[in-house]
Amino acid sequence: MDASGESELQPTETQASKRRKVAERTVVTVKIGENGGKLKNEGPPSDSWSWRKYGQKPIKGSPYPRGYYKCSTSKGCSAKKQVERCKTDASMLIITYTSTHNHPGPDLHTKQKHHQPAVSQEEVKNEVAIKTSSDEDASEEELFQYLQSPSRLPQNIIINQEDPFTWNLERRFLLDEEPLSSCPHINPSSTSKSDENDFFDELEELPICSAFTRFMRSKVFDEGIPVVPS
DNA sequence: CGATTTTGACCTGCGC
DNA sequence: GCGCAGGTCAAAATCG
Repeated sequence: MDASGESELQPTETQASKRRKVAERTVVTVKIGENGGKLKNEGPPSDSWSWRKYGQKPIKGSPYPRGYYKCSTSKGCSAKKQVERCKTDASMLIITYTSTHNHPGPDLHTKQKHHQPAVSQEEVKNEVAIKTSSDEDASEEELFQYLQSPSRLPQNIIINQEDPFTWNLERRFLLDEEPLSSCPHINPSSTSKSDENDFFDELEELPICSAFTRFMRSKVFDEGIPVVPS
């Protein structure tokens, strides 16, 4: 109840009335290595926030269900995220962040002492793609907040910002020893991967924004993310 | 005992 | 207008 106290304040937007469009969305694709099994199958790569699962639904066209999580770090936080697995790649986790946290993160600026919780070390072979989209305009500030969620940016990171007016960003951090061929969306020529991955398809066509890139880069590096050069 | 997860039902938006 | 699919809520169950 209290969790959705907003509904009382905004009767017009009760329950599922949250339009299926609009609202900023940050899509983070996480590739779990073959060790994916180590993580709970649908267990989202734990970020610094606390999430409480409030629902799960099977998705049409995908053999895997989608989990719905709300931020439990703060009671009034409306941040949500959806976790699902790529229909073509069970090892790919697609996390969609909705809304932003309206409270400081648990480890905000505090450089994480252990930038690598045991979990991260386990799933070393990760690849993350972040695609943000917002009806307004995702400023760096917003993105900064987004970054707080997928805090433990693993090895490979792909950040894309999807803008309603101009598709602009694509950012790639390939710091892992994995060959590009391991990235279906980067190298769709991997035969069967060229299925109906419209999602990945989008990623391919996204132009690169160097400014954003730099921001991200400095951000990531500054955070002390273990960017093992090799 | 409290917090979180699970699961089914309900509601809304969208396409036909 | 109807049906489908997605998203959220709430009660019960489970776990720490």
